Parts: sequence; C-alpha cells; structure tokens
Amino acid sequence: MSSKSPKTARGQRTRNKLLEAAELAFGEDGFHATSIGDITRRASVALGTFYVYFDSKDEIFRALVAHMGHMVRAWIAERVEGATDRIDAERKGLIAYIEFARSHQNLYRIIEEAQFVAPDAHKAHYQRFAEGYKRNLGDAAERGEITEGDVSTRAWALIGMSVFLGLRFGVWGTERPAEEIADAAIAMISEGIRP
Amino acid sequence: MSSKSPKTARGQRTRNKLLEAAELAFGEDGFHATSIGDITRRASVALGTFYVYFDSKDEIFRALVAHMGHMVRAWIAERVEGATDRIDAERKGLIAYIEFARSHQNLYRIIEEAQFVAPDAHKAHYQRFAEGYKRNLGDAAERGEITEGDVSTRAWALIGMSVFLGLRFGVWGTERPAEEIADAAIAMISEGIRP
DNA sequence: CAATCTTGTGAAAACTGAATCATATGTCAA
DNA sequence: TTGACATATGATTCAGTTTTCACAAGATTG
Repeated sequence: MSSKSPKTARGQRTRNKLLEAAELAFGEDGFHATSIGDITRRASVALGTFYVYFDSKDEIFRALVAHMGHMVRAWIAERVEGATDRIDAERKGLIAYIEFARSHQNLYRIIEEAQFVAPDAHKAHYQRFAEGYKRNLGDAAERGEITEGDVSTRAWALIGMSVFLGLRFGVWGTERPAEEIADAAIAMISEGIRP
Repeated sequence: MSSKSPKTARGQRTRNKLLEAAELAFGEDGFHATSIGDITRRASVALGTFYVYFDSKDEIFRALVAHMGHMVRAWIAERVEGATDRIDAERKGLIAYIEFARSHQNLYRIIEEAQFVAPDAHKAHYQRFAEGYKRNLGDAAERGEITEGDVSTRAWALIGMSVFLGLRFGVWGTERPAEEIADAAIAMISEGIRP
C-alpha cells in the first residue's frame, strides 16, 4: 500500500516524469549523490510533488530497478527471437546485452548499484535471469543442442560473463563492435579452450 | 600527500585499528550507511582521531580497496602455485576466488561497492586483474596449452564468471563446495558446450 | 457553478553526519 | 625536569538532506 498510485492521466504523466528524471539522475550521479531536489528539478515539479507519488527515495529506486528488469528482458527476448539453436541464442543474447549496456548506460548502472541500495531487488533481478537461463540450458541439453552439465553453475557463469563484458565493452569502452566480442566469447563457451 | 602517516608505533597501531574497524563497518553496512562515528566507535577511539590519519571517509575506503586488491591477488597466487597447466591454473584460481568470497565476504563487498564509491579504484582493480589474465592466456596459447583466441574478451569473460560465481556460491549461498562449482565451470570453458 | 476530488506547491521543520579545532594527553630525548 | 613533538579528544560548526504540511490550483460531476 506504500506508493500512492495516480488516479488521473495527469497524475500518471507526472509520475512518469519523476521516474524518467530519477533514471537520469541516478544513472549520472548515483543513488546517494542524487537528492530528491535533483529529481524534482529535472522533472520540473515542486519538491513536495515527489511525495505525492513516492514514499521515499528508496521506493522510486526500487520502482526503477523493476522497470529496468522488464526493459532488459524485453530487449533481449526481442533480439534472441528466431535463433536457430541454443548456441546461436546465446550469441544473440550476448550481443543484445552488450548493446543494451551501450545504449542504456544509466539503466545498466542502476541495476548494478541496486546491489548496495536494494540488495533484495538486485538479487531478485539476477535470480529471475538465472531461472530463465537454467530452463533454457536444460531444455537445450535435452534436445541435444548442447552437452549435459550443471545448469546452475553454467547459468551464473554466463550471467557474470555477460555483465562484465557489458561493463567493459559497453560502458567503459565502445571501441569494438558487440558482435566481435560476442563471437569471441561464444567461441570459447561453445568450443572450449582446450587444444 | 593527503593521508597523514603515523610517525610512531602507537600511531601505526591506531591507524590499523581504524582500518580494521572500517573494513568491518563498510562490509556489514555499506559505505553510505557507515558513519565516521561508527568506525571510531568500533575502533574505540574518539571521532577526531579519525582525521589524524585520514582526510576523509573516501580516503579510508580507497585505502581499503587497495588493501583488498593485494589480499585477493596474494590469496589466489598462493593457491594457483604449482598448477600443471593453464586450465589447471584456471580451476585452482576459480576455487580460490570462490573461497576468498566465502571467507572474506566483507572485503568482497567492498571491492564491488567501489564501483559506485570510487569508480577509478574499482576500474583499476579489475584492469590490473585483466592484464594478468591476458598475459597468462597469451603465454599459455603460445605454449600450446590452450587454443588461440581473443585474450581480452576471454579475460573479461573469465573475470565476470569468477565474480558472479563468487557472489552466488560464495556470498549468497555456501551450500555447494567450491570445487564442485569450479569443476563445472572449468569443464564448460575447457571443453565447450557444443556436443 | 458550487461541491468535491485529485494534484501541485515550496517554505520550513526535523534531522543527519562530515569535518574542524582548541585543547589535552602521552612519549621521549636531552 | 623540561621542552618538543606526536597523538588523542569530542563538542561544535557547517552544509547539507529528507520529509511534512497548510494551502493553492486544476479537473470533474451533478
């Protein structure tokens, strides 16, 4: 019952303005360096208006994490669509992840910062990811598209790989095409590095 | 010239007490939720004493990140010693990393939180890691212990893998032995998942 | 065009915690 | 024992922050 949901279209609009402003502010300056005033200033509303829609800074941050979660999943699902097999899907998924990091650096940071601002939300985010991964890997193994193996370890390893490649080649530097990175990484995963 | 280094053994002792207290406090409550008072209370010194040795909260945090960096590298180097080849070294290194996360959860968190508190220190930490990785992978490929491939992508992928496996199976849960996780992950990396 | 509901306002209250500083205490060498 | 320097103290200052609240404005309904 915490967040007060708007009853009219105008209210909905204002709430959205606040969410968009918060996304920018948190993404650029981080959670702690961002004040409610920073958010309302960007949204061009008065300070008090914030508390019409959110109970606290924490709450808007959580709302943002959930929102980002949907975005990443939708972004990737869209781009993995039509993959010929699991390995192709992994490749397309990794390209999508790096490109998401690249084009949504703010959202990417917010998800990572959640580890310290809203640990439960962060954990839930990655656990949801891991569940999907495990199911996909298990199904693929049954269909014989990949070898059998510990799906849980594989899932978390692949997630970590994606997150760090996204950080390094999506956020810190964008000098190399996402495809190139994904091809190298997926080659390692699919063929292995043993000669 | 910023941090005031102690001139006597007593001073050195107090400085260390502060560092240890800060490690506990930051590890348990996070950077922002920890006040200087929390640190000095744990160290059993007065508030003002903090500023005898450190210029700011930021500075002690950075000192801690650097310190942790040394610890992880030493911890891993010690445990990788005597590996028969690169793949064996990767396996031993991953076990070591997960066990480090498990037995030094505070330090592990501090390094991760650095991404938002002292981004440059965080970046430097992982870049240093990546350099070592790249060199090792390159050398191993030359010796024919592993296939040729893009060392940079491989390095960052392996780092991400380690970090997330450390988080999931070292910090969030310790229900499975580190060896089991490492074996599964290294099997994937060395043999690949293509049937 | 009231009456009523929702939405918007910004000054001010209540609070937080980092950093300072004048002063006190400990240590040691001459 | 004295002087000089390093170390320790914590109340106070200072620069914010979040949150509240009494009121104003806008929208909608009968």
